[in-house]
Amino acid sequence: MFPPKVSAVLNQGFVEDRMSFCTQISPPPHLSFPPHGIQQTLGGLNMGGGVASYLKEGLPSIPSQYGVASSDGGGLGQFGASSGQRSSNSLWSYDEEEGDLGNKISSAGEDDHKYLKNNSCSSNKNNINNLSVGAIRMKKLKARKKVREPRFCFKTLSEVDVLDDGYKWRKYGQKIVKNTQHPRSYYRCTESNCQVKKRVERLAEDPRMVITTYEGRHLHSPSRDEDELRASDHISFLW
DNA sequence: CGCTTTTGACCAGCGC
DNA sequence: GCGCTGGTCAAAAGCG
Repeated sequence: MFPPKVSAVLNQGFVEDRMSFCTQISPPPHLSFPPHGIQQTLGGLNMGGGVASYLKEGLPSIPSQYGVASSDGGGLGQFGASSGQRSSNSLWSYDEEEGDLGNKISSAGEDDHKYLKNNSCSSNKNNINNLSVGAIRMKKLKARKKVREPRFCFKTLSEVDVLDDGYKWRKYGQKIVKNTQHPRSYYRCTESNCQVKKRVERLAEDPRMVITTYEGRHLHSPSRDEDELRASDHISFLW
């Protein structure tokens, strides 16, 4: 059921003093997504330094009228594709301007990752001896910092932190973010070869609101059963 | 036993 | 150049 199809009304606006820019979505009244959510806000939410930096990158590509950028698969378009219903109302993605360069760097980073994984637990240990662990790690870190996958975030009124979007996630980190009493959690898609990540945090001004930021695109279908997905479709907030 | 979560450490980027 | 902050890693612990 997630990602939903875009059929919402977009309202550009500034929301709260810490949000430098925000694109709000008013879901159709007969639909609800996420399951526990009532309100959503799409676009770049300035949640302190982290998301703010993405905003700075993404804003130039946001059309002035709606704050929504066309995207060739980035942003929500990716999710529409993954659910078999690619939306024409793709939301803006942060990183269109990086283009090929970003992709190349990204590929390099992924190769490094595979390289590390393959060598750390296989018989192919000769190669890893050629590079020190520290050097490999440095290379990996450099790569990961340059990568800017398409991202979008939304705000949800929810009591649970992790919204069920149909994909399986593994938590790989948690961080206390400055000026917030709630930690930010980092998740990675458990599907092999899928590099999608998401961050989950609560709004400092309103702890009932959950900010979810997705990064990257799924290369697979949601892990939930098709039947279950179909069953949940009618209660989903479709995009 | 395998998978997931927790958590401290590490590093790069950024602002001053 | 230095300090701060966000993002990630990886070992240990927890859980089913």
